[in-house]
Amino acid sequence: MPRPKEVQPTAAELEVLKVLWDRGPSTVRDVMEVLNVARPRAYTSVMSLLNVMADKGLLVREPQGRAFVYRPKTDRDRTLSKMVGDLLGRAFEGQASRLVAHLLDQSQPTSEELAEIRRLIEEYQDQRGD
Amino acid sequence: MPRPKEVQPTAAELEVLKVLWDRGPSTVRDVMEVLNVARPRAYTSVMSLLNVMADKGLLVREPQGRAFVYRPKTDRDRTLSKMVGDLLGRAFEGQASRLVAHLLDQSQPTSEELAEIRRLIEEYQDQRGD
DNA sequence: AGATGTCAACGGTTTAAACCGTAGATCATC
DNA sequence: GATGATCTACGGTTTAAACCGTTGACATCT
Repeated sequence: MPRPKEVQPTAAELEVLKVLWDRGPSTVRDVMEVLNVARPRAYTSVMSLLNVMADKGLLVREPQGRAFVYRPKTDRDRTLSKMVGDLLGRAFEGQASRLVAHLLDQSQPTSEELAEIRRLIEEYQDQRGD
Repeated sequence: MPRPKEVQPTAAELEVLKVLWDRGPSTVRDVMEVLNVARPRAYTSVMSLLNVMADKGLLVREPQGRAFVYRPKTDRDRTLSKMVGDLLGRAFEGQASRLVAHLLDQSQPTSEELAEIRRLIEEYQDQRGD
């Protein structure tokens, strides 16, 4: 069996998605210009990436004028949640608390971050009626 | 440029690491037997995987009797923290609270899980003198 | 000693990912 | 109508990942 198809967006794909989430529907050139701030790539490289992503169903491709515009099939929140869920399942057997333990250990959150995290948890708990 | 070397352990590699963390130093056959409960693989497939991981520095390989035993170079906690840190950086620009928001959304934790999460945060906060 | 089994070594296959160059169509402008 | 710019389409390269078969060394059992 060969290398398995990547379930989650790869690093390069995630960068593309971020651009499209931030900017809205964009052409190859639009995306290329943003990506090239971090690291230069050829126009055709970005085009290939976008087309592969469209083939996979990550993006929707539609003609506009004489170019194509690409937009994410799935919104940011849903995509990021899936990525977190994937890590949670693969590495932590679904136990959220274990993930949080490593998150605290790793990210060394500021007091403000910590307060925000606590707020989120309370919010979630309230809203759930817990 | 070709596909970049995976920084974090791949899905298959993580399964191997879990076996070794659970069982301690093991031979190819040991690992194969555990992995094959979930899904059958040939002996040589597992051997290749282990040797590639050893070449990458994920595992240490040492002779024992006439076989080799393999053990993880890095312990479970450090490895999982790095994986969380990687996702945090790649997808959330380092903001832990955003990751937590998606974790709650995705994992639908039980009351017990939630309580445990709160406990971890308090513990972290106390220990930090916050 | 001969048969059996286990293991490492080696080489090989297939597919996905990431990247790029060139050719040809199309459009605006001079 | 020629020039130049822009974009798609097509084909190709390189590397990593995941997997497997075969061979030969060596040990064990009979």
